[in-house]
Amino acid sequence: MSPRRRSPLPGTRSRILAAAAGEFAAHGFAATTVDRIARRARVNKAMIYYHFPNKRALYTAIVRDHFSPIVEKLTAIRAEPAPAAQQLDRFVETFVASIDASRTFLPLFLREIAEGGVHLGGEELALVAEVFGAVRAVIASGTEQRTFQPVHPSLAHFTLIAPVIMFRATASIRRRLKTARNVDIPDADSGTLVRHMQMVARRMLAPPHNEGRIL
Amino acid sequence: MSPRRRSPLPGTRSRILAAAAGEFAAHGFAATTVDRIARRARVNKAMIYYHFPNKRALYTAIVRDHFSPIVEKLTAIRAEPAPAAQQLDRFVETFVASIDASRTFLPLFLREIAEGGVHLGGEELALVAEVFGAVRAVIASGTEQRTFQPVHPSLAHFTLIAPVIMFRATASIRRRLKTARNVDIPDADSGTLVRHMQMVARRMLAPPHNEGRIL
DNA sequence: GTCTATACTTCGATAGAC
DNA sequence: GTCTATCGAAGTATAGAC
Repeated sequence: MSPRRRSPLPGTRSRILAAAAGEFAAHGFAATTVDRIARRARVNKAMIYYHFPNKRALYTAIVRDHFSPIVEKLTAIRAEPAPAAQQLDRFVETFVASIDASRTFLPLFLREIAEGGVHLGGEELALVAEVFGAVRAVIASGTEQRTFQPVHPSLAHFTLIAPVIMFRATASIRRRLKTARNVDIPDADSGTLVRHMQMVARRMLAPPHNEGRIL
Repeated sequence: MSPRRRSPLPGTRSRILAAAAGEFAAHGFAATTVDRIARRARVNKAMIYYHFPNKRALYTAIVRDHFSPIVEKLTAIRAEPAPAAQQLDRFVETFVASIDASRTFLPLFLREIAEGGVHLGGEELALVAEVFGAVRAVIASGTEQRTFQPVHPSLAHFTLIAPVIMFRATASIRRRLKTARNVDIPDADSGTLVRHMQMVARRMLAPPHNEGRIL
């Protein structure tokens, strides 16, 4: 059995996915063109339509690939045998690490929020919901044990994740501000960011008689 | 002097601006079409190019109109004769009120961040910088007087504003989550949101020996 | 699986009458 | 200031050879 001539190039499909993720992250769904994706992947445009039915399907495939593994890591923390406060520390740490591990996750995530999640189907929405549910459960258990004060569950959740998202998302703007207007909004490395958010979480949730003194 | 026939329709230009703001907020710069703006403003497409040189210029005009008044309100707080802690309370209150007062400001703001500020010129960048500078100064003065603990200035800043932005920006996603997946991520009214963020600010900045006990 | 060529559509922008 | 008509570029998607 001789190998077929014109055998598939190694990883054509994955090269398309990688190139498309880069383009969608950089320009958003509407402003990204299939031509640019093809050029960046060094693939013929028709190949993209061979592997994916259309631009939208390619996009949602990328969103799913980006969200699933991170949601899995995040929800797994709930099962760890640790007190609520430590689980939140781990949550913050994992969230920051996930964002910093990928150049495309955060832009895709943020754009999807800006779009009101219009490109998210039922499955993707469920992923988001899982994370919220897990964090909410951790906080609720801490509150029951009186190691946390009662807080608005949604507001507590966004207080934990939003600063990380916005801080990392504005990195390029801050850089332009520094070079173009000589305004310094200092950056922070992962460790500093994680410790800051853990401090905020601890203080936000400390019971009134013992604020910030949680372990 | 008889009035000219074919006198200008009242507020053609402002109707264009309003319609364009709605379209840009809802769809982003790239996905917004001039045809749709014209239809929404009940104006002929050519009129848009009579009043504005091109789509981009129309967009930046809207961004400036949206950002300037809010930046002004925010930076004015610094001049009020109140201790740092109260100035931050006012800052939070004003920021939430500004977001809730306009249906278009937040989407425009968030999209601009997602885009890395590519549509922002020197002037607009300077506006953003002013707000950061004002908040940073308030925090620094509180730290000098030992009513605040030392914190990373950028991280403190984003801890104050990011949760508000993300919480309000995700309202539509949360609504879809509720109806489509029956997952309840409860909303919060302005008062609750303001009080939560003021609480977070107070606790984040309280000195170690007196956490959260600041006035 | 891969490529060329192209059909079909939409969009930004302008010319020119009124 | 307002409208009709249209140009030219760019974009999604497909047909069909190999």
